[in-house]
Amino acid sequence: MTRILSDQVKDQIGKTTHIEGWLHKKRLMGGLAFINVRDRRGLTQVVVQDKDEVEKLRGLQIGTVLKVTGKAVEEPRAPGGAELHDPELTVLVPVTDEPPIEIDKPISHKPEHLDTLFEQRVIGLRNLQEQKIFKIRARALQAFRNYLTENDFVEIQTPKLLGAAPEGGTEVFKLDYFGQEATLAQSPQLYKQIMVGVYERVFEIGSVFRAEPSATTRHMSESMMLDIEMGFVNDYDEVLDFVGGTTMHVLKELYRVCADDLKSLNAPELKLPEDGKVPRMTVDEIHELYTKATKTDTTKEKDLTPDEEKWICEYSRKKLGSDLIYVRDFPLSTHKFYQKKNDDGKTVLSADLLFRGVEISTVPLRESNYETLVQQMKDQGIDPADPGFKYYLQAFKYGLPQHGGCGFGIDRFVQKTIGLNNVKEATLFPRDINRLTP
RNA sequence: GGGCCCGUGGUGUAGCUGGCCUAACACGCCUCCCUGUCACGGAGGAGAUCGCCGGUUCGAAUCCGGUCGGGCCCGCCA
Repeated sequence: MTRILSDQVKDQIGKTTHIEGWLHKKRLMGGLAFINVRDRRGLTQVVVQDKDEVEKLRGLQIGTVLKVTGKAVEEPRAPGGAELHDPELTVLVPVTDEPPIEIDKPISHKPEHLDTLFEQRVIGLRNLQEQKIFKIRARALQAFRNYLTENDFVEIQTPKLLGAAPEGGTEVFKLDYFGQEATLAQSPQLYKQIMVGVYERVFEIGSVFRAEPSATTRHMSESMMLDIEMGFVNDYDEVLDFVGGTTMHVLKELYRVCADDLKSLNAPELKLPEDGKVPRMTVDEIHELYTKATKTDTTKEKDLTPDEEKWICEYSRKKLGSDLIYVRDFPLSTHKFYQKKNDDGKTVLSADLLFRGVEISTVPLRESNYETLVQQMKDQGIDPADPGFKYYLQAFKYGLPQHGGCGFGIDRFVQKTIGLNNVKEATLFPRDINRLTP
């Protein structure tokens, strides 16, 4: 007799069958007991009448691993319309310690409870609501992979252990590498550009490490990025169109495939532009609108303030019917050496993709001309001969077409898709300035 | 790094203008009762020196200082 899963009980009516899983809940009512057994598909209700069988559970806690052999019975009063009767219970792994938190009802995600949420993550993730979050995350990654692969992108993996950070680098984690200093990659930026010279179109899903001491609801020291890079693009807009189109495709897919889970997690209704094009506004336009609307002058800010990001997203949802909006044409003061400058000499050809209040992606066109790139490095105090850059530059010296792409924050994307308050809630085992375990 | 806030059984809270606190309530746990529960119900019980250190006071969960831990916002953010 092979093991069946919780959602198959209803297909076994009248037959004796067996399930295996974790004791999820017990309700003892004298001569009758109901227990719920959890497996990878969900819960099965088991009705136990035999006192000796009920007695087997004495002293055993939620989490006990059980095998239950019983008769599948159609029962409208049971969740799912079917349940197991006259069971024989076998305790596969007894659990006698009381769980540190209760998992049979939704776990609090209030900010003041997040520490408990993460401290008890090992057990808490068994909660059905928590499971939904990470199933949605898995679906999102699957949807990105499928879409990009269908569009002729090759998935790559680049090293996360890098040499010492060159001058001009930002905060990185340093570690000992057989006696020399190494750093953890805070972006696959240079490698994915190199790989454009090989496959034209590449993407990578992987961890990045940031050592900035940020303590906010949108930062972690380790996060999951989707990096996309595509060669032979005609212009900036082509890159924006592709990344915007990919994001909309994945969102639609998620809202279709995970409709029930998103609903039960109270995810916001999805609003995407009817013409299939993510709306675009310049940084200056947003500063002006925001300053006018809130009487707070931001026209001297180079980037959008966090409050502006929230504000323009609300504006976009209400006025433009879109949960996604591009903020484009950043001032030169934000320029990174590998980004292409606009011909007007005032802005950078880079846009931020905002989603429900936060930046989820930066989408620039790259500088692909070797001489210009070397000059831009020098302008920013970077030595092109540094080992950290010399190999990168080879890709340009030996032919790299005009290209662009994005770094796309998966954690934030999942967070905002579901409507969670903190990016860490969308991460299995978050890492931040105060947390390195579990 | 700056500002503001929080810290009470396993979990979530009340108490916190000092003494009725010998610390209360809900969930969970243990014992007993209960044959259709699904936040089951009922009776009883165990479990906290109130983050830690020091101070003020006749007296501190409560006031003060320090310290540790946590949260939120800002800054930072290839």
